[in-house]
Amino acid sequence: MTEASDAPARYNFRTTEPRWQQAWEERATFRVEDRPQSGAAAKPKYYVLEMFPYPSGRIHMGHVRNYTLGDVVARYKRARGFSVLHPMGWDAFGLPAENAARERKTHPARWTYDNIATMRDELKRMGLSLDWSREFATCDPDYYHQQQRLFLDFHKAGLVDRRESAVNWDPVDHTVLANEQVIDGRGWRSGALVEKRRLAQWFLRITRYNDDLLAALGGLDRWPERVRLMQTNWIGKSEGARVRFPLARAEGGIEAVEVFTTRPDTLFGMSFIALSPEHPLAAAAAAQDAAAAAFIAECRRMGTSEAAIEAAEKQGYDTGLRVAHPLMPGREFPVWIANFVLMDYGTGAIFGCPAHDQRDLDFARKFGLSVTPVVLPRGEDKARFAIGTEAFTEDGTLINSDFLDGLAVPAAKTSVIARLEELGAGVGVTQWRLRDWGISRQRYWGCPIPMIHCESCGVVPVPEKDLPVRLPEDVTFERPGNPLDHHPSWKHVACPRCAKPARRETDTMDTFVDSSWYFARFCSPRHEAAPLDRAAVDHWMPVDQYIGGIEHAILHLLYSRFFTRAMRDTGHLALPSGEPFAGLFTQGMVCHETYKGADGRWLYPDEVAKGADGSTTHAETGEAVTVGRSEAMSKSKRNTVDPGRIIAQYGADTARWFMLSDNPPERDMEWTDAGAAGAYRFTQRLWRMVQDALPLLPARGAAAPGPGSAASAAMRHATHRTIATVTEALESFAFNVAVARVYEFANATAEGLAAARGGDAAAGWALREALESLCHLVGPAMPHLAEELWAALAPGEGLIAERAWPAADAALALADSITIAVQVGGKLRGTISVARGAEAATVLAAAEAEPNVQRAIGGKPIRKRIHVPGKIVNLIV
RNA sequence: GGGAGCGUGGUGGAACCGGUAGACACACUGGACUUAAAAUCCAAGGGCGCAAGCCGUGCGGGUUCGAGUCCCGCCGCUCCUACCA
Repeated sequence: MTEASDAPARYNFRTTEPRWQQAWEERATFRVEDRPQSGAAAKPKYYVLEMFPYPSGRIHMGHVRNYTLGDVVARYKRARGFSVLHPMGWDAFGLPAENAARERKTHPARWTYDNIATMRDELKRMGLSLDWSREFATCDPDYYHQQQRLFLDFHKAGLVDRRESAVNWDPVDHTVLANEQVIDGRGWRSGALVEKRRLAQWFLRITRYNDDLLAALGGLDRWPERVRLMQTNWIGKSEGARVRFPLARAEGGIEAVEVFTTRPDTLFGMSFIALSPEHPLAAAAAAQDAAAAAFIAECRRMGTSEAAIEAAEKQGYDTGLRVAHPLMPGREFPVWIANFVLMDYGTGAIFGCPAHDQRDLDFARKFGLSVTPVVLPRGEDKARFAIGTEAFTEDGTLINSDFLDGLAVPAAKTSVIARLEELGAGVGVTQWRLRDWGISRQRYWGCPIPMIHCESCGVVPVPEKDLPVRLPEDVTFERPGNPLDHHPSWKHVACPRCAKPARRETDTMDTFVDSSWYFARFCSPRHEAAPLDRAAVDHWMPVDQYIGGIEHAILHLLYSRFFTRAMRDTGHLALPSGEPFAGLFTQGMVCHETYKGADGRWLYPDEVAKGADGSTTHAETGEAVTVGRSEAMSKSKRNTVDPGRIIAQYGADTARWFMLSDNPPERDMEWTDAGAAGAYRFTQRLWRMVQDALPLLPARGAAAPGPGSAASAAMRHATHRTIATVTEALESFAFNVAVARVYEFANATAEGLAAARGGDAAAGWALREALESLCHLVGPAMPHLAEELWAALAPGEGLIAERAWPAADAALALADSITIAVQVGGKLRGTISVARGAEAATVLAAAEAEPNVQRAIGGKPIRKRIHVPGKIVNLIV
């Protein structure tokens, strides 16, 4: 045992963590240049980015997890010799600031920048390897100035459109919502039922990139499969035909109905036409028919209610109108109005072929409409084939279909489209689900759209010299609606073209615009001449590793993919792939148990006391508490844990270590206080181990003493094997596995320490190598502790954050002897230890000699010997 | 309805390309140290069995010398999405 020293017996993170944070800052360790460097500074680039936070007030555990994961990647890649860009900023426009303004009478800017200051402090306490010199907020005039420039460039390139359209109007927030922001008919923020209104709106023409946005998903091999799938579905490409059915008799001036179908091959199996209740022809019919009008009114009433959609009862009304069939002269079919036909997909009308579409079949059976099979399943007899309650939707052979008879479905599609085009009755088309992106928001706290409306000149862009269009500061939030519109003077300007009085656009941009290019701006955040500095953005983009929540799988990521294409096509960057994020990782949520008091109120974890007997009670009142399942931390369920408190109690390294240790990062994790306490004990253990080892270690860089010992060989083997396995785990995002390997290594190091204490000089030498390696291996996860230990082991040798990752010696990483499992008849009967690379005969002999194996063989003859070198022996008797 | 993911000890989870299932951690238990507690250290632990052994990765089959891993058929849970023609 070493003598009791004066050194403090415990690691003090409270003084240590700020000290190293200061050291990194003073040395600008994480600073990188905008433009590529030459000479010694020229390293390969690596851009790590986590989704930037909305400055809501305080950071939460989701942020801690997100930024810990990113920081591990950033620090690891830096150690691997990359020049790492790792910036941070604020997604700072948005409605909550206006709500706060209304509730607390603070200006949105004041509220936002105060929150940013608080959250910046909290993030800095986490010890993240960020280049803070690049920080910006999207509400900075410098940023939205550049965004207005981009908008005008997009406008010039024909990527911006203003048109009247039916919009989703949120009656609570008094704003328009994108389709993506309407969830189950309700506003994504307010939860209010969304109304349809017609308004002039600004659109970004994302649909121009339909094909590329879809096709390029195939090349994103470092994206999660399910995100690509979600985007594929969202873009929603379907190929088919538009077919025109002339009405037997015009109604309200309408002479024909056009439908979109993906199954033009089944046209000969037609039974009816179904119109959306919102279809113009439905309205025309209703004008003549009170019952039709009543049916439409009923659909509209049902339409919005979620329960009705869930019930999904198919309703229809026969208008009495008839259409002719372009391919079947003389035949006529009824025109129905049906509640399940959507006006905003395809043409708002369908043709029904019940035999080969389940929904059409349900409808036909309910209303007694004809069912004619036109596709015969393979191996079926035409005479006997009939449709019961199940439609046949697969490939087969066409029947009852004139010139299509005998063809398979794909060939029939091609053939029928050709015929329709010949007759002028239809045309082959590709239909997309994706719409243009409506970005107009009737809000104050967003980027002003730099346009001016003039009575005589129409819509005029704000000239470059007048940018930025700044938000006025003197606004009030008393009235509902848009404060920019209420402002007494802001919107009144002279027309840039004719100088007559004109009116500013008072809409601001959807905040998703702000986050669609921030990652590119980070490459040259202070560039003033243009939104992006080409030399910088072409060097750093794309983002090599993007990390964030799955909740942005569609909107943010799709909009960003559109923006990089639009920026490329307007000359702002090169980016041949068009893809902003080469690698994407979506982390799971942070969960916690939920607690309910006797009165049914949710309780914070702090309010709950757990007894030694497993009982759960209220910490103050002692009343019984019901423990609910673990769910994602949320304010409403009060199952939140404040990261600030955890960091104050245990330190940032502990919080970071626990975040990584418990489960795979893509899965939801459970935050437990016991787990955090366990991580804290480990930080103390590592520190203590180094303190205990210091007096036993040879000088740094000393040559290995003479012949090794068994203990030193074991120690060195553990060191090099751990370097190899931790490296591998970090490369594959298996951070929990990396943590487990470090724990194993710590256990092995404790044995090395015991040997060194026993006077084994070789073990002492190996122990130094082990501890120095350990500093590197835990560095990405526990950067402060790593620096502290490194400074103790190698005083005056700089920062671990600036040193290269250790290399594993492959020969040492392999063990000299290996344990082989011996099975008899496939059942494990014993293990033997053999030298690595031993001859098969030697191994088999040893296996058969093992006593337990002998007993299992029981003298029976061995029929077959299976030997997998280095793994297993299986003897069949 | 459609799609994706997941089912392994008390808990979170390991397990390369089919080769010793349960690494590592948390919790619990016993012991040491202490006046005591905390901290720390040591030890044991999938289930059944005194033991040899048997059974064990949601359930049922299959392939294989050998299956958590591959194939077929079910069950359960979670998330996403939805009258998309």
